[in-house]
Amino acid sequence: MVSIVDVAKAAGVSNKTVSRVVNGEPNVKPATKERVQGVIRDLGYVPNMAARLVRSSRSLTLGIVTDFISTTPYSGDIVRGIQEWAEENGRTVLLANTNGDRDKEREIWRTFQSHRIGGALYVSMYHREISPSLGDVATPTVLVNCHPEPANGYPSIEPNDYQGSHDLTRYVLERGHRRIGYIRLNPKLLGAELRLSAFREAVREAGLSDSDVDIRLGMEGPIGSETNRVYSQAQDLLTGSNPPTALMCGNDEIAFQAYLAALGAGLRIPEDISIVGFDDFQTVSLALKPELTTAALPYYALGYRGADRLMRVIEGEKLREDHLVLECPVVARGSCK
Amino acid sequence: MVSIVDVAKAAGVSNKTVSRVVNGEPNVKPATKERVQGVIRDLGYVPNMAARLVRSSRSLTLGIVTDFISTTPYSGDIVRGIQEWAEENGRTVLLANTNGDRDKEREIWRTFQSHRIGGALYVSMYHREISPSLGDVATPTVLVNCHPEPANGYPSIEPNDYQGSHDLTRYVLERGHRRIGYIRLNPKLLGAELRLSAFREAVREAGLSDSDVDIRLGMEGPIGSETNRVYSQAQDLLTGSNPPTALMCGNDEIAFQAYLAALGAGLRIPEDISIVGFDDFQTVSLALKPELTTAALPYYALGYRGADRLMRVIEGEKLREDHLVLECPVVARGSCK
DNA sequence: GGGCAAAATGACAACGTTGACATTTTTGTT
DNA sequence: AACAAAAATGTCAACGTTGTCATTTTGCCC
Repeated sequence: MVSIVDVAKAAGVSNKTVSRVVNGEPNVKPATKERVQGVIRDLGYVPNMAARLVRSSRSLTLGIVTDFISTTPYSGDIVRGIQEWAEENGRTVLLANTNGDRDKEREIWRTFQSHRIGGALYVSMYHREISPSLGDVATPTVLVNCHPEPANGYPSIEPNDYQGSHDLTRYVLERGHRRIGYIRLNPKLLGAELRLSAFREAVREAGLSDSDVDIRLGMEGPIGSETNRVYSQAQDLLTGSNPPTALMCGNDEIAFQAYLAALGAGLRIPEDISIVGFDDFQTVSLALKPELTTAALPYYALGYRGADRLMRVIEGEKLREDHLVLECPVVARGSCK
Repeated sequence: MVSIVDVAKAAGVSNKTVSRVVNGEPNVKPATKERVQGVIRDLGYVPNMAARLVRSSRSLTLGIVTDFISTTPYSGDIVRGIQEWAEENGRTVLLANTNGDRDKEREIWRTFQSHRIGGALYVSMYHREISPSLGDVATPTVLVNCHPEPANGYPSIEPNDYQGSHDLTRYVLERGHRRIGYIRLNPKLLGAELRLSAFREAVREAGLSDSDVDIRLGMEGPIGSETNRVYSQAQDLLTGSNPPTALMCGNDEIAFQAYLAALGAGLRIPEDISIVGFDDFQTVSLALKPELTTAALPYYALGYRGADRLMRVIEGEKLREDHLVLECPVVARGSCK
């Protein structure tokens, strides 16, 4: 492969002069610069990032550690946000997946360390509190879609599930609904609990009594292999003697099954029953007819801004706040009357 | 950071001896080996892959180029297959996304070249014929979920849409259906055309006449911003004077909307109408009630076996065949009577 | 005990860059 | 024309590994 030495010889200058041209350093005579650039083009020289790293210890590579990809494959959006930031900022991305395995994770951190990456984003596929297994690896790290256990000081960026659910509940209440069903996500999910808490708080603030709300558990068991009772709970809710006029779902996939239950029971959405979701998983929310009213998890922004935060950490900047929380805006579509 | 020189000094041996221990080379006295390993542990030494690459020109890094992630985010599964192979084979993965932009793609290949990666997988998010923009980059490359234009000699691995659709159609026919609707994917998709061709061939083989099949166009326009007519076409098909008894859909997302149309029309699945999809996008196929009968695209296997093929190409092995095609098995669930 | 071969270990330079500093050339001012 | 400063370019060693070959040590056989 063509090296800087080859270019220097062909251009009649020193290696250092070629390096200056490649790196855009100042004080290179324009004629020399053009001659060197011509040779680079002719010989097809591409700098060796490994050699550069060995000499300067400056890495332009970031690592992404993902835990596992759940059945709602949002990792695409978080990872895409990171990638787009990386591309805009001249960074390359190493990707590794732990599949939730601690030993694998430790191995991944070691591999990243052996690549001397500049920093890493630890991306959780669902909102939770974690403790990454960096061991004594000192890679600058930002947690995405999760936050650290109290003993750990990693900066993080996560969604505001509580605010989103609270706003969405108020949206439903403001439309006049007074009998509301709620099908909850697996309680093991932090986001699930936040969303439910916000729902409870909002209906309490609106003066609804316990008999006005009907909360059902839709998913339970170990994450990744949950028991799904959504469909049957939705059927039960909708065909009761005093059914709700609005059904709030822990996420869009739950809403999806609620739709099937409603339609199967001959109900019209939103005439007979309003249904709302959470997360704005567009594969579902836009495919449903009518389109789903929901609160949007800012996945892309979590990735993009998480990467930006990592850059600041790598550069030694003191972050204004360690834990950033991004809002989940209500997206009003046709499913809520 | 701790280097091999530090370890050598602390262990009282030469750099080369430490290198022998780290790399598991033979002819190292057991006592020496243990002493060196102890020092490595104590000092927390992690080899520098960059230095290793500079000296030996042997890379353990693979690149993944993805074009863009469509609204059915299967990239997770293809990429996961690649990642799992990489992890099992001690490889690290660089990931870059072109978003379908030729200039971005050229830049990605250059970046990969600057990292001196061993090889790359070019992953298309939908089945198609392509010509990657490697320029004169000579990186060993395998195409995944696509095949090369005739002028290009890249090995590839892709799904057998025709076989899957043919088998699925026969499955439907074998269940006695004789009036069959078909809602097709965007004709711009190679997979869409293959699936439709197979459907036509299978119904012709079964002796059905043109009046027995009703083919509708569900999606059209530029990929990524298609016009979606699935729901209305499904409604039209299902509420006609002589509706089909089975509805075949170009993919699972089309099946999803077909379900909504059927349920909205008061039809029971599969009693009143059988519905089948294609690709086994489990976010949809398992969430539908009853669960969807479909043909499964082998995304994970495309990734995993694509990576394995790349390894053989990198190692200079002559592949038995340049273009591998993986079957799409029928997955019989409850939606087809 | 000596000699020879195998095992174990070390020396050295090389890979491709770049930081630090030196040297040469050019330009401007007196 | 001379001198000083700025611009341009070059020299050299260093980063952290490993391939190649040399040297030393050990073990076995006669």
